[in-house]
Amino acid sequence: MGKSTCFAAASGIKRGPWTPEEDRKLLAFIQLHGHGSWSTLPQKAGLKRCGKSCRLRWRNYLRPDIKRGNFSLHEDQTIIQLHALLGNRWSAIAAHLPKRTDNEIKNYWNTHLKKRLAKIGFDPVTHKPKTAILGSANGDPKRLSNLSHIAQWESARLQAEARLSKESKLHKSSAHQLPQDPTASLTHDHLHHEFAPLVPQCLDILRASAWESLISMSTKSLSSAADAPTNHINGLDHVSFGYHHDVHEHGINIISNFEGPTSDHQFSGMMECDDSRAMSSMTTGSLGLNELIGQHCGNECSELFEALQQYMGFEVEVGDAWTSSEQLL
DNA sequence: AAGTGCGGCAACCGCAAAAGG
DNA sequence: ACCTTTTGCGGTTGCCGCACT
Repeated sequence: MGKSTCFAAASGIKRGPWTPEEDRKLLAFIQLHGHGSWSTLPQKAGLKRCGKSCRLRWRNYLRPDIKRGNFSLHEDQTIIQLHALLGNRWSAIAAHLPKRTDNEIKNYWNTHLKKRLAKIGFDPVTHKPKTAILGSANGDPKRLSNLSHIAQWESARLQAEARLSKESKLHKSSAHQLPQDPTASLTHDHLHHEFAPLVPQCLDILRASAWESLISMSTKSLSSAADAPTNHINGLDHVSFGYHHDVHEHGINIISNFEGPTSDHQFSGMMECDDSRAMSSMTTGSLGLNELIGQHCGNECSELFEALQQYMGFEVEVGDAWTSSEQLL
């Protein structure tokens, strides 16, 4: 467009709020003929508006598949999480919130969520705690522990970004080699691409990455505890901790394996999380994960798990030591 | 009751990328 | 390859309604 062909020039072109009559005309025309070329639509539809204005009105207001009204808690969390990952890429964020427009999300962020984050001490741009908080840690173990959680989260976020970028490149290069066989094209990736707005792929990546960091940290804690000569973790001379995660359309399955010197310390866990956020469970062989971590690592790992889960919006039902995480906001 | 300030949101603006000739 | 047109996007503006004085 370069210089605006519609807002700048044009005498006789109406601007400002749309009247119900104009809405009716635009809606009727599009329902009958589709929008076609926006630049010629106003004339055909009998509107004294520019095409750009018509397009905007349709996209942000008249489209039948638009949900209006209050944002749910889950939508709030999704926006915050995606904003941490994507920044002000409103259209990309909107792609993960069915029936919400980028404009609506942008407005909602600027008028509500940004303020809420600021209120609880987070910089809404970086999603990091305000410098005042950082500066005041001063060796306080509790605060330093919180900072460690934050750093861990940031690491997870950066990993997710890198992975997202990598996946995107792979996706582009593989798009050139799509099979010609129409049935063969119905792969998971293809579906992901084809129905992107319905499948919050980057959330999966985000979550997977966070869990990856989480598991990795707990492994380190276990190992460091095991290495410390005066602090054998309840007599464990050897521990190993492995996991496998499987990202799918509805969330992520995590299967973890912890191996101690005896079979008593073996367990496997499975966790499923979906985007309706609530479902989460873990089963173990002989020990609950929370018991295991709590028993051998102290509270620090539990805090890490809890902090991450709060941030990710998961709800946990893993026994007594962990209570259901309240939502961030 | 009138004036003022503020928040929320629809609409505008201008730039960049994509598409078309 | 280049130019023009169209579309998409994100930042910003300005109107409207509500709360407060």
